Amino acid sequence: MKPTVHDIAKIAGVSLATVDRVLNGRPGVRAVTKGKVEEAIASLGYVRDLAAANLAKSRTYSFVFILPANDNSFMIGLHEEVRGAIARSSADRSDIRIIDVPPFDAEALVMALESVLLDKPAGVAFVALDTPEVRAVTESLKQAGIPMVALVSDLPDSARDHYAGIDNIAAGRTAGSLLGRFLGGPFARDGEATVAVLAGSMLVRDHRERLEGFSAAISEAFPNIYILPVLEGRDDPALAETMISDALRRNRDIAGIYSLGAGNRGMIRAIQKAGVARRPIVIAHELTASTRSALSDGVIDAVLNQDAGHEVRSAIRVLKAKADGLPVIAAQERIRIDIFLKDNLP
Amino acid sequence: MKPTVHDIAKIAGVSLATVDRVLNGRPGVRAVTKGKVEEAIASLGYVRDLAAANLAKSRTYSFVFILPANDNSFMIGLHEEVRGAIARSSADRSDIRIIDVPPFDAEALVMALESVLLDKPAGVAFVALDTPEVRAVTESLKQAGIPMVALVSDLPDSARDHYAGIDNIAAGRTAGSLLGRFLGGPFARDGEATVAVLAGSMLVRDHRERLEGFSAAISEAFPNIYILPVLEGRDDPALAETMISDALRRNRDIAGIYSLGAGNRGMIRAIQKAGVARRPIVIAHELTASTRSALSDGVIDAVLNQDAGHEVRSAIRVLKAKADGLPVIAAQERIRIDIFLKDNLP
DNA sequence: CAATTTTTGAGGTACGTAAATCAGAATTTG
DNA sequence: CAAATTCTGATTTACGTACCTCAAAAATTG
Repeated sequence: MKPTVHDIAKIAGVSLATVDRVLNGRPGVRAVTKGKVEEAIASLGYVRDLAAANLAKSRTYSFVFILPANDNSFMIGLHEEVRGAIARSSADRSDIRIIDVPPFDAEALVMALESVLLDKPAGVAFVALDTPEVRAVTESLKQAGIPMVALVSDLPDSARDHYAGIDNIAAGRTAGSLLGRFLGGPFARDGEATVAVLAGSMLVRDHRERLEGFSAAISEAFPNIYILPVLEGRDDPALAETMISDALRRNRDIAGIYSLGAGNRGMIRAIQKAGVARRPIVIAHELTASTRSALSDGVIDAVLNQDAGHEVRSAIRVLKAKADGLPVIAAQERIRIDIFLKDNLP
Repeated sequence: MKPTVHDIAKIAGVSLATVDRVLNGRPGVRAVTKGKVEEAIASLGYVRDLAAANLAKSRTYSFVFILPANDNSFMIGLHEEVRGAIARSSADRSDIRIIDVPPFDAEALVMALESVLLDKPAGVAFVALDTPEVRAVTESLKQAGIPMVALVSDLPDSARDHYAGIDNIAAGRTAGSLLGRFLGGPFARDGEATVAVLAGSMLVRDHRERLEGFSAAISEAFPNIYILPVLEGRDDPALAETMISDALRRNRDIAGIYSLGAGNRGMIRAIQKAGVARRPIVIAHELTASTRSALSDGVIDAVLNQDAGHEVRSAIRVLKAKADGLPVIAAQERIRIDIFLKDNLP
């Protein structure tokens, strides 16, 4: 049988109350006695039964998710996953609340985080924006002992406890590597080719990192591939369509496109309308309804994806572990870059 | 507050004992009364507090993992992951036991499953072998109400409740697609190329399915790629080395290799020793120490991987859910085909 | 050494559910 | 309608931990 507090009391030769005082860090125990109790705990290999403890405390973990009220498929999906978790939350003693903030609005994010500071939840997950003000609030939250997880977009060198999202530099590198190799075929006259990059905004960290990785991988392995100046489509399908259409018209030998943000619907339309003889190799991010069908139809060649559901569930697991002071299983919480070809669509 | 059994009793106008009888399917309740209780449960949206219930029952979930005592890196890793789960098991009220069986020995597997039938655990996970006898035992286990999860290798059309492993046909297709496109570059004179396939054994379902997917993808998209007769290396590095060496010597224009089983260490050595002018494009399975370093060194071009840790944890989650009669989150339990290039190594 | 403070023990209640007992009520049977 | 049977209620204990109170013991102080 698993040892209980009663066993500790017996072995240490003290009363249950004393064991309780030691276990829960309550005052009124001499150092000697404390030592005896701790010795007994160690010798028995006692581990507190969390379920019983939570029951006794009638504890519920209250978590807050701060999400940008963006209207692209990915963010909508992220919202849905959090709502799914909320639906399941009663089963696992958690109580999850969503705070919507305007997208790309650091001030609003800071305000949301400050409001969180007041009702002291057991943990916060938020899609980070990389500004000094946001960093500063995380410090206050850290002071208040509230575990924080950065979701989807990281905030390095801050007080956040964990990042639940993909390695965007690696994602960019992978895209570059795939594009370079895929280009080898139809376009490799003498290995030279021109590729376009469509981003949302260079102000967002994820996009910057993806571009960085992409450029690095291309220049290292495919020196003869030329990358056109980045098109910033603001994650807006209409704008993306115009920009890609223009680019394809101006530069008829574009052999590849890397779309590292949202707004892929527009890009796909532009390619379909362009009607170029040899369609470019296209690599995009996020598996949505439109990228999925474009992949099936052969308009897109590969999709790099981050699984919003995994990110949300991982964030919750990590927050819970942090709230309980337990270690996280690192391998389980690594968010992976899914690579989808039309052959392995789920 | 969450409704409790006391609330149900109050609303339904019955005693706690009756509620308990209804909730736990004990006899001695008239249909009318049962109806009243169920109505109250529905109207309150009551959900049983599993933690409290398990505490009251002082329940522990006992699970059995039946694993082949194979000595390739993947199986060793799988063992380790299960042992890791055992180390963590005290925290989550589970008690996991490993039964080792000789590899590829259906009779031994059947005997192990029969032995499991006796001590009636809360669930069983096993690496399936595809024979009628194994199928038959799963029926007995089903009869006994023991949830079963097929691990790594599936047993379709059997009584197993779940499969915790990758879609091997999709994996094969993906390998074919990648190899075809990667070949485009250096070898695409006129799109013609010869590729070799190294398998463990065509008797194993996973390997058959991978080959099937691979061949299909190649013939559909790359009709000019010729696949040499399959080499069966029995997952043995030494044998694999000889076979690949021989193949490369006999057929100097091998442009690609798909290694869909184990024994990659040998294959890698063979390629390095061959010293062909233009080294073939290589796609292998399972990220191990040797495939990882070969990927870094550029000897292998892509590795398809199944994460043993995820498979084990998923199997446990599913078994627990089945034991509790709870639904599983399908998206969470889909085991993904990881595609690693040297750019996204974890 | 007496007075004070600190430490410890003993005991209880609570969390939400399971499971048991036993008496009493309702129903069915003969 | 009495007897047998089936249902139901009331109450209790237990699971492992948290948290509370009160009294007793031990240590410290003046």
